[in-house]
Amino acid sequence: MGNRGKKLLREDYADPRPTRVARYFLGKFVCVEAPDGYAEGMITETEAYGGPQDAASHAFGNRRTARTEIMFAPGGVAYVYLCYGLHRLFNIVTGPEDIPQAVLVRAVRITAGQELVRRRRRGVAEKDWASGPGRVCAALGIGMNHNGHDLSGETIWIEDRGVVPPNREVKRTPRIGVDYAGAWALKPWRFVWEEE
DNA sequence: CTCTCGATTAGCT
DNA sequence: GCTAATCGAGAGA
Repeated sequence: MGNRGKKLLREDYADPRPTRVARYFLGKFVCVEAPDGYAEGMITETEAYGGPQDAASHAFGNRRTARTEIMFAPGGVAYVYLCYGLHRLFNIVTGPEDIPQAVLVRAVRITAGQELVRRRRRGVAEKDWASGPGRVCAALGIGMNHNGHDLSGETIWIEDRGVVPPNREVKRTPRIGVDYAGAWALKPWRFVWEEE
């Protein structure tokens, strides 16, 4: 399944500018081969988290702990963590080694594996299947087992199929749920593709 | 060890 | 609009 486009490789994750990569991932496809089947979705919303100065980032001030360590890896691996004790959130680690940087995938549109996702998201309207960072993981079957996983492997990967959202359809807003970050919470580091 | 709180969601008022 | 759910990371003693 999948592989209908170009699988992103290490160099595609290397951009050291957080907002540039966050914008870049809009229109890319997250593909997941899970024990219960294959599903994929096109990314429609992202947030940038980057650099030791970013007070909203888990790695603020170069804080290296068991959880944040993966953010210091070279771009191209998954950072998955448990939020509010309930929800898993999927990030794409980006940039060079030792500079903690990641892009949070906040929403995708399911483009394959609809029957599987319908089962995983039983009772949920299709438009809400993956509209939110916790929902993305629920729909695509992303779990803590994917944390630290190489994104150019055969389990979870990202494809470029030539979809590039036009600038006029991409909105920038402050990031969600980071009020604790003071002035950094105001930076327009969230990217939303609103297709017309 | 204890305590606090979170890059959210679903369900209810 | 409000809030319970649910638990581990991180900080401090």
